[in-house]
Amino acid sequence: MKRINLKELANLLNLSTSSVSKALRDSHEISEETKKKVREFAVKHNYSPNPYATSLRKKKSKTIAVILPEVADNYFSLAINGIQKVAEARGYHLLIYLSHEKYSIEKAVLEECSNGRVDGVLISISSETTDHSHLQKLVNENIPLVFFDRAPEDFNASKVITNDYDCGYFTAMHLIEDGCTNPVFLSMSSALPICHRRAEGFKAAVLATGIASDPNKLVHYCDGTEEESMKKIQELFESKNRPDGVVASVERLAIQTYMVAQESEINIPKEVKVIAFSTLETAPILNPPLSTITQPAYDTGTKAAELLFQRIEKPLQYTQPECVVLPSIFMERKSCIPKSHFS
Amino acid sequence: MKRINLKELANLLNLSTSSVSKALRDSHEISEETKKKVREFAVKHNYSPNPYATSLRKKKSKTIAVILPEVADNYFSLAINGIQKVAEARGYHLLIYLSHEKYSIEKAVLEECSNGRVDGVLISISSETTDHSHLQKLVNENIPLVFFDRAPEDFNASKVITNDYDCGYFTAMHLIEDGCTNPVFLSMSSALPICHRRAEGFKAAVLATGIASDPNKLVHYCDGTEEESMKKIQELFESKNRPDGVVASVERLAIQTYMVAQESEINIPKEVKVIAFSTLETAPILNPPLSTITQPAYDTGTKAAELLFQRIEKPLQYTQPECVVLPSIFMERKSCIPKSHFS
DNA sequence: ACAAATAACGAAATCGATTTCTTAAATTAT
DNA sequence: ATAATTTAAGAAATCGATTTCGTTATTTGT
Repeated sequence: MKRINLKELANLLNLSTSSVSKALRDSHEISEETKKKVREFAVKHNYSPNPYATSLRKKKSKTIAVILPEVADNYFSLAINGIQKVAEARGYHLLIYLSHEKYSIEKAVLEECSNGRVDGVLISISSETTDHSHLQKLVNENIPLVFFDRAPEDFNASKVITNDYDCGYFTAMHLIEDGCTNPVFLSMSSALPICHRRAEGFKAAVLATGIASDPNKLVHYCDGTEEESMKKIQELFESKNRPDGVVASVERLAIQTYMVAQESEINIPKEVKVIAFSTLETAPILNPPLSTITQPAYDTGTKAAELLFQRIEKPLQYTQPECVVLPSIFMERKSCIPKSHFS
Repeated sequence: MKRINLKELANLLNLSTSSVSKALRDSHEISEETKKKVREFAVKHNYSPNPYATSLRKKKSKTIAVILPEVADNYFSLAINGIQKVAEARGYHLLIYLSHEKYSIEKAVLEECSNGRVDGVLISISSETTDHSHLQKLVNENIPLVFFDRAPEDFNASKVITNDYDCGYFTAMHLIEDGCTNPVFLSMSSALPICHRRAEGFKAAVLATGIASDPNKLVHYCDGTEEESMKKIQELFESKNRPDGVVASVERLAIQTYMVAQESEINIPKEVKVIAFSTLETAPILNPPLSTITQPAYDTGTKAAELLFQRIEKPLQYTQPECVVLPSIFMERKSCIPKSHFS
């Protein structure tokens, strides 16, 4: 069975391609009678227009690109769900690209996005990204671009983020109120704005309470491979002044902290209290249940997609970049209960 | 800054579009000197061909569709990673569609795939899918199709699956050896072949040992919403002959089993032992650590993608459907240790 | 009743590339 | 020195739709 195209359809109907095309798009130039005939015939022959021919002519692809650092993180899975929902409702297609946290890949992918393949781009930048020229290039070519979650600090484009600084501040305060005197923050990258903002909030809180022995040792960077990162946490836990509170800036670091604690038989929360920025579904059934700053992943996805589609479909109406801040929520669980509550 | 196209490039170079096109594709019809000039000029002006014009002409989109039931499940995230790696290496683009476990959506998406938008399709079918006409339609239109993980039983196409029956058998045997006398299997759908095969293996093992009081109560179906499913597990745990062993056929059911047990203060593994088909990263740090049948998600993704690309790029060479079975591996953890091992 | 307007359709241009078919000049062969 | 071949390039067709611009009939207006 071969697919039928417009020309063949027109021949079989003894009409011109233009008339058939117009009939299918319900043009007033075609009589109701003819339209009906054409529509029925098209359905019968299972006709559907070639999307690339249409894209070429209309200069619209009805496709957007979603560029993520990775897809294994629960946060991004949930965000994709949100994006997909909005895209599907509007009849858009989703191209997914993974940067694997590499600037070079991110750059190459963005090049691919500026040749008309997509009508817009949703992106969460890689942890390596500090230079923004590749992003600026896209903006210069007038392709709508919206950041979600991970957005550059100093780039003038729409974004949907969460209240990172405040949450960072909150986590430190909470740990300190629970009795921690030596809390640390595990960051995955000094370059990554979200980690940076969370860390800044954290530091501000610790410094405000005046309990910090060495302000330069409040934030630890676990970049590198998974193994390197595990090792770093291990060393931290074996060091002389072992922290009694840990804030994990991303899901992966929370898991690794638990793994190390389990291996080294360090009790959470008795010896170390833990709070993680994470959307882990299994947080309540971990050992012990993990306190989380839960980011609104799904809503961030839908909101970012909505911003993007506004800019794609009404570019003249929405010219100014918009920054939406969706608050994260704290879910207190046993990994950070105060000492007085131990049973 | 406007994007430049072939025609403009040709005008600026005082050449014809055909010559420029040939030059860029390194045709022998063009002199080395001209080629060099064209290439340099193209780079300088940041030229890259419009993909849809190329697709239209070449009748190749360099794009494949990946159709998944959902993306929140860790298994699918890992599979996407594998698929993406292979696709990227070959210069293919990835369109992602979610069926949300609905047959109607799956069908609509497949319609979209048969109009030339994609060169091939990778699919894991929805739990509702029993009819295969929508799949057959695609095959009839000569679009390569490869199943991964969730494949229909009786459909003649390539697929990459795992040894579900054997693993189902194994889980039952293991629970029984650990002292369970009333193990049950939680299936998410009677229609879903992977669940069915896993359940069949499970049943066969239980029946072989002759411990089953009622062979019809070995498999419980947790379809429906998350709430309904939770309720069903809850009822099961509150029932007169509460199971002392549970096999969760998918990740979600494992999480729900843990949630219910935690709420009802039922001790795992003392009162109920649990084994789950799952690729949960957090399995080792759950309370208690969860024994899993871990499917080779990433490898399934890469293998399925490779099969698909073979069929896309060498359709004459690969005509017969191929079925690849990648074994899952059992990771024993505390959720199913025998009674004698309790400390 | 005759000009103006409308209805219904077709021819041809267009989107941006690729590819086949020509053509003119340069080179080789005899 | 003339025919045959090769080289390097351009003209035009093509992919499959959409859209602009014409072109007939037919209807409406006065």
